[in-house]
Amino acid sequence: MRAIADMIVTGQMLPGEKLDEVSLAARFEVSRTPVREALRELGAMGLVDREPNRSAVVTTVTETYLHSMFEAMAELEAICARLSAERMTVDERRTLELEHKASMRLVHAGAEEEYSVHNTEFHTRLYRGAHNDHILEMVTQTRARLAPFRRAQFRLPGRLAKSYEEHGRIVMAIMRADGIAAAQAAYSHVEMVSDASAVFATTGEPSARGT
Amino acid sequence: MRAIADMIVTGQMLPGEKLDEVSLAARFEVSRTPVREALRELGAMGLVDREPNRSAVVTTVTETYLHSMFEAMAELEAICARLSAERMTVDERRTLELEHKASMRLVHAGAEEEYSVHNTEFHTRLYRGAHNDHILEMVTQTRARLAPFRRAQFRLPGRLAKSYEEHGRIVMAIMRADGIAAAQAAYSHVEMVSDASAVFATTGEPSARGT
DNA sequence: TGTCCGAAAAGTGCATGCAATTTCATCTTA
DNA sequence: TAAGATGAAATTGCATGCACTTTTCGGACA
Repeated sequence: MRAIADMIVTGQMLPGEKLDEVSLAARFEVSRTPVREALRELGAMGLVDREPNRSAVVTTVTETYLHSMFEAMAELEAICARLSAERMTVDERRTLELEHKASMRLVHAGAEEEYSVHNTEFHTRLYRGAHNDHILEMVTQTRARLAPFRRAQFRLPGRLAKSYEEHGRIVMAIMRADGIAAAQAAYSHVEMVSDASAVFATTGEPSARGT
Repeated sequence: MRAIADMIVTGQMLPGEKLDEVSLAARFEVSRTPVREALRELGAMGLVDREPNRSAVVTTVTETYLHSMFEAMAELEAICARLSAERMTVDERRTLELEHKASMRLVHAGAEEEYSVHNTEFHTRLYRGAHNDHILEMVTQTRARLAPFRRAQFRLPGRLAKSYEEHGRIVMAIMRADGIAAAQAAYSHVEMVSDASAVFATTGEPSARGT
């Protein structure tokens, strides 16, 4: 299950590609049963589309739906940032700031991979800081579905430094418990990522990439 | 699958209750396989909790998690109201207002059931008016998970009129394209529903209700 | 009497087989 | 040549069986 999800999220499977049960079963050397169950789960998560008596296909994200996900992401991150500014404990605030400052090293070194890991942690800290488990779930799931479209964002020249600067704005707002400012900073940060990712979201029509 | 989901959403299955595959299979006169797959799906949707080699159980919603869902609901509805104020077409606005005014009749008649249907439609219109499919999905799913806790909200005396009045505030803000006001009105509306529902959310410890 | 241990019962995880549906290639016909 | 019909191959949906894990219940022992 995790393995199939990863194949989709990491982009090894392209949108529109068929996921037939026997091939997957052979691939992972299990029977069809666990594969079927995994596909059901992925269907419920929105990663694959399923229709009765039809093979599951990797969900084709239309341009407009992709846009709606990025917009939703921006709204959710804004909420998390606002609530974090209002609710984070002293410990959470301190850690957020420390980790942020520590990441400056990665920016100077141009360590894209490592910064990407740090970036994920940074955002996760924001989600947790909101102290709302349901929002945490929604934002996590949305993030997972956006992952394939955001993969190479830090390859764009100057993106690392820009990201760091935007994170800084969010951190500052949270430190002074300014929810409004934190929300605004987070919203525009995601907008930037959205724009940066749009460059890579030129996957064309899914049918053209089919098996 | 739908049948099992309904049993949970309509409250025939209480939180913490075990859903063992053989019983369910016998109940619906199918084999374990489709039951298993349905349970996986419900698990992904958050309606049941699953652990390896353990029976699925109806998700126990803790007090704090329930609160987090209502808070998330308020945030989501606020977003939808704001976006609706900004984006609804003339037609959508007109329909929203007309349907709202038509529902006054139900309030005066004290038609709880009918008003409940109207209420669902009203909110759905708001979700659609935001013109964002992903937010629509999230809010729909959250609403489904809250359904068991909101069932009897209109039984509280005076709740119908209050709901109508709050809807009116949202409609007015949307008609003048005032996103901020619409968001505020929607947020406090859901807060009211949350309070009203809290009365019914006294389901006690789940283990006490087990099979 | 209470606790610990072990065996039986119950339940889940997965493999396999068969029926039903879809898909695809080939042949027919206008 | 193109469109439609037809049958075989491929694929999904579901049932069943077996291995392994968890749970339960009875008895031994302190």
